[in-house]
Amino acid sequence: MEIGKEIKQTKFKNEHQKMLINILFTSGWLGAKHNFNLKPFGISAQQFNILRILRGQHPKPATVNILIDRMLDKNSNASRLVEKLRIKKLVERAVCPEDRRAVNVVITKKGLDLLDELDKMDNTFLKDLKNLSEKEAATLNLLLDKLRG
Amino acid sequence: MEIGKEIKQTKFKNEHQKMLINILFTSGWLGAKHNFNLKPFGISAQQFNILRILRGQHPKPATVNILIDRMLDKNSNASRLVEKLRIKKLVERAVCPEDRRAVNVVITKKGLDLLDELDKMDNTFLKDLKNLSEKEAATLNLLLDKLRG
DNA sequence: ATTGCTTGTATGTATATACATGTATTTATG
DNA sequence: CATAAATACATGTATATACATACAAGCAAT
Repeated sequence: MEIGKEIKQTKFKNEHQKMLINILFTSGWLGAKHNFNLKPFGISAQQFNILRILRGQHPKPATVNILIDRMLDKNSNASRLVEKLRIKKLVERAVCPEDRRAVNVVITKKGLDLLDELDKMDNTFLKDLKNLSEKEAATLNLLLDKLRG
Repeated sequence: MEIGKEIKQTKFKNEHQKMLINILFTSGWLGAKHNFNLKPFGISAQQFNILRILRGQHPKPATVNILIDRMLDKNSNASRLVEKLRIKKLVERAVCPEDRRAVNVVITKKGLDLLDELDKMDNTFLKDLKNLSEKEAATLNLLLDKLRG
């Protein structure tokens, strides 16, 4: 649905202003879907993000710094998120022996199993996005990349 | 910059998965810029959103319900946001005489003046998005609209 | 008018986020 | 080597958000 109808705003200054609102709105829309899907599994989108980064590294550990660097939302508090995940036994933490300021974080078996389950959900989630063809999705990706410069 | 490099994730299952991450990431990027611009004016993005809706209605009042309906982030707590704005004297509230459950919210002169100032800022903000041409922005808008179905 | 249902808004609470500051460790510099 | 600066992370605090619940006003049927 056209963004103007969606938020009942009839006129925009130009396509760029409309685009700004469109991206923010669409992201909120997607984010809500995302959180809804994750809810039954007891983790937030940011926690999910961290688990995926850790799986990408597995079995190598990642420091908190690496996590911040790769997270979608840089402003999230990686320390606290890791602690939440640790309480749920989805990750383990250990002071890095080479640099005792740093903390090595590793995903656990339980964490990997959770991601496996979520991968199945992910497929049904992505199916929701099939209003766009593979080609259109690729175009959208190019435009977003270009937008960010 | 390509989203993969941005978050150091080398492989994606397909363009749709990449797109999902790309939209969420780009939105976070834009949202941060947006908040940063609003910061000096002492209002949040959601509060700004409400003020703009009210300006669109001006001088007609909007009920809280209308605000929720038109807001970008439906989950925000419109009641509380309105109260924050009222404390700053940017809006006024009055129980609706026709339906005493409802609350009429109107933007004040001070609120309108603030928006005027922000409009100038907005131009410089939009300039940041000029990596895309008007035509590309229009394509992006079409794709996002189509994505949401 | 009474009852029960819906609607519009407010509030309580738990969690999340943003930002500043604190603390330990390492690295750099004289 | 001593000290200052930088780094990695943790924590305090204020604010924001999500969701459930509460509550008053209106509505509909009897």
